[in-house]
Amino acid sequence: MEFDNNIPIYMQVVENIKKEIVKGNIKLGDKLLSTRDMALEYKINPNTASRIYKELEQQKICFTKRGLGTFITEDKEMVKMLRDNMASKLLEVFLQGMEDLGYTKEELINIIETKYKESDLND
Amino acid sequence: MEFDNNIPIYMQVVENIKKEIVKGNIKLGDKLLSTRDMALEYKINPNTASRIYKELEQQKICFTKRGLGTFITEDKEMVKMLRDNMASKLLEVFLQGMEDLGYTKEELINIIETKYKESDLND
Amino acid sequence: MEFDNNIPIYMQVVENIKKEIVKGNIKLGDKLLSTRDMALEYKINPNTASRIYKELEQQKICFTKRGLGTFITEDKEMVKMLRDNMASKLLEVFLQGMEDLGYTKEELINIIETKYKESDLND
Amino acid sequence: MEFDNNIPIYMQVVENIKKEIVKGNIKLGDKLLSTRDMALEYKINPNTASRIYKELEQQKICFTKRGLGTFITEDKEMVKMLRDNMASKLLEVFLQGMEDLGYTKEELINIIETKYKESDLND
DNA sequence: GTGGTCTAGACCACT
DNA sequence: GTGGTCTAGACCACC
Repeated sequence: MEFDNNIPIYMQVVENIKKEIVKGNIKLGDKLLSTRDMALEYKINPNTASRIYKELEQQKICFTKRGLGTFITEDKEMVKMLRDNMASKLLEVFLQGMEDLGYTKEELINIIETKYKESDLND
Repeated sequence: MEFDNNIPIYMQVVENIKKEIVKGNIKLGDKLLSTRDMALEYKINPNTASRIYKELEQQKICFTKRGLGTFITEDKEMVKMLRDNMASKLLEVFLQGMEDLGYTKEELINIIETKYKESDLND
Repeated sequence: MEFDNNIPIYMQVVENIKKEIVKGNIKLGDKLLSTRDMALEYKINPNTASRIYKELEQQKICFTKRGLGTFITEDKEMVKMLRDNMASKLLEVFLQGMEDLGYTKEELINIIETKYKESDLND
Repeated sequence: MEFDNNIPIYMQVVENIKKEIVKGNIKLGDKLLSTRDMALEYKINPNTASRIYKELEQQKICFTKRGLGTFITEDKEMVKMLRDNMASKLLEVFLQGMEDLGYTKEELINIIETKYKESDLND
C-alpha cells in the first residue's frame, strides 16, 4: 500500500480497512491481524498500527476481546451505514467541488459519461 | 473564510484563490492583495500570507514584481489547465472511491441522477 | 560555514548540500540531520533549517518519512543530473559573461591555460 | 532587457552598462541617458534609474555635471580595469564552482572544447 | 524524536 | 508600501 504523505498513515489504513469491510473482503465478526502483524503487513510502526485499532474502535467498527485480539463488530447495520456514509461523503465532496469550479449539471453529467465510454473501450 | 483545522491554512487559501480564478472572479493580470492586507482579510499572520503567494508562484499561477506586488499570470492557458486539473482530480477521487466501495456504474449514475432530482425539486 | 550576506542562508545551505551529494560525501538514501540538529550545526533557526529541506524536497533531492526524518532520494539518476545541471549552469554563465565582455575563444582558452600553469606551479 | 527576479534590477542594469563600456558600445566621456529616459528605455521605475547612477558613481565609472547630466569617466585605465576585474571574477567563480563539483582539470578542458566544437558547428 | 504549521515581530532591499 | 528573509518560540501529529 502506498501512502499519501499529507494524510496520517493511520487514517489511510483505517479508510482502507473500512473499504475492505464494505467490499466484503473482511466480514462481520472476523478477527483482525494483531498490531504486530498489521505493522509487518503494512510496513508501518507498531505504534501506528495500535492507533489504527484505537480509531476503528472509536468508530464502533471493531472491538477488543482481552487476550484474544480485535474483532469486527457483529452489527449488521454497520456495513450498510458505512457504505452509505462513505458514498455520500464522496458524492458531496465531488458535487460541491465541481459546483465551486463552475461546472453546470449538464457539463458534469457529460464528463462522467465520457469517462465511462473511455473506460468501456478499455475493458 | 472558515478554516478546516486539519488542513494547513495556506493550502486552504491557495485552493480558494484557485477556485476564484477558475470562476472568473479573479482575472488574468489582476493584482492580488498585499501580504499584509491578505493577512488582515483572512485574519492570519503575514508570514502565512507570504507562504500562500510562494505556493501560488510555484504552481505558476502568479508572479511577483519586486516592490510592486503579486499578480496573476497573464498566461491564458493557465485557467483552462487549472479548471481541467482540478476537475479531473475531483473526478478521479470520486470514481475511484465509489469503485472501491463496490458501486457499479449503474448504481453510481443512478445516485447522481437521484441527487439532481432532489436539488431540482429544491430549486 | 560562512554565509554571504547577499544570498539567502537557506539557498546557500541548499547549494552546499547539493555539492556534497555531487562530491559523494552524502550518499543516496542517507538520512540528513534533523532540522533541529542542522539548526545547531549551521547556527541557524530551526525554521530556516526546515526551509532548506522543503527546498530540497521540491528539487526532488530528498524526501521525508513522517516522524523519521529526511532522506536523500534513492534515484541514481539524480546525482548525475545534479552534477550535469550545476556544471552546465556554471559553464553557461561563464561563457556568456566572457562573450559579453568581448573575449574571443582564443583569448578565453589562453586565460584558462595560463591560470592552470599558475596553479600547477603552486602544486 | 529581461530581469532576473532574484537580483536587484539596478544591479543588473549596472552590470549591463559596464558590459557595454567594456565592449566599446559606450565610450569614455559619453553622456548617459537622463534618469527619466533610462527609466523609459529599461521600463523601470525612475527611482531605480537614479539608483543605478548612484551605484555607477560610487564605482567611479561615471560622474555627474550639475545641470548637464551624467557622463562616463575619461579615465582610460578604467575600461581596462573593468574588463580585467569582471573577467577574473567570472573565471574565479567558474573554476571554484567546477572544482567544488569535483571536476578535474582534464574534464573541465574537455567540456569547454566540446562546447566550442558544438558552437562552431552552429556557426 | 521527527517534521509541519503558525504566530509574532523584526530587518532589509526594492519600487 | 511591497515581498523576502530570519529569529524566536509555540503547538501539533506522527513514528
